[in-house]
Amino acid sequence: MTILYIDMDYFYAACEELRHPDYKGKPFAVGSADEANKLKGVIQTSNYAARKYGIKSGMPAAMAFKLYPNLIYAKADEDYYEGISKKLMDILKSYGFKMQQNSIDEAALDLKEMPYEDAEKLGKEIKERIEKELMLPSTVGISFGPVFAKMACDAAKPDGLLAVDERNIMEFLKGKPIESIPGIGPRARERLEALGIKTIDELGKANVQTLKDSLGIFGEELYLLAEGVDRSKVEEDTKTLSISREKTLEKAATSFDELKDIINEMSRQVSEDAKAKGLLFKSVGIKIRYEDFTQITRNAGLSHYSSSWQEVYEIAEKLCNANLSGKGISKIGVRISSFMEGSKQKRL
DNA sequence: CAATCGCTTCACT
DNA sequence: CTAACGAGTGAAGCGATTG
Repeated sequence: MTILYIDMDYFYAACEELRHPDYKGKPFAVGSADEANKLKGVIQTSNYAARKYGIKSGMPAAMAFKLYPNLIYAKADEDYYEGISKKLMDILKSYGFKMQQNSIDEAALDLKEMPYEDAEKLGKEIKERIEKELMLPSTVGISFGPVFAKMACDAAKPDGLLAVDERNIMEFLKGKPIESIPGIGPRARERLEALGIKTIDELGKANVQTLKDSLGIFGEELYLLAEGVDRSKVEEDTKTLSISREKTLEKAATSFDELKDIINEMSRQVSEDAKAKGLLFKSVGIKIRYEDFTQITRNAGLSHYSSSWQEVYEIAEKLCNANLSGKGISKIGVRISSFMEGSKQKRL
């Protein structure tokens, strides 16, 4: 099995550089909050000029501005990136291989038994096409499994191409920190460190049962990866499981009245997204974060599949009203799920 | 007892 | 180097419920 993994370099920031060429080369970051509240949000992506100063994804924007006060900032414009993503995916699909899109800017192609030499040639070709047609940089990883292909891709960033085959996988994994394995975030890392595991080599020497006890089935998967075994597969039709919108409020709310405009808007947005994807939903939920940062989610199933935003709004209202404790609400979210494929509808 | 539901946790960007 | 910080989106995991 030969898997080609492609991931765009600093995607959101690169998209912004397309329409703001003057940002290029200067420290620049895309964040979650709008310009006026930029210090309250987090950094979603930064360009490499900003990374030199230690500014990276997930970092609080306030920290980023401390590191580099003249940082150029823009709020994430998901619709714009989505449009570029669609063109990217069309390019990738055009080769006719089984493909799994993993995020707005990442996908894996199953090249079956293609020899690595040919895969590398194809990878270069794809990179060049993206560069030419979208004017964006990307990185390609090639390996015998999707996880290793992604890791090769990560290691080759930016603007790189790296192939790792069965013969050099152990060498490739050696000494790498555990969080370089996709799916290991702060929590899993903490748990592994509690077992004295910091690197992939150490993971490979660990006791499988201990890993299972700490991380469940994922623990076993990790052990195999550390041994150079990648059992994952490219799955073409990954279905949407939920669509949501959430927003941190300017000032905490204590009554539904203060929430109704934003819930109205989010109800329209999620049902519009569902419509665009040709999905009918059978479940509506809300998320509330109170001022003390505790968070709850509440869900209500419908008796039928729906596409109506009014229905989303009505149920969200009910769920909200049932959860107005005295505490102020600092974030509110709306979500729909339990989808069924309906008729696809285009909207203008 | 498996499928589904509701909710929380986690990993990204 | 790590932790703290703290927005938005979506999937995974898990215990409870139900047919």
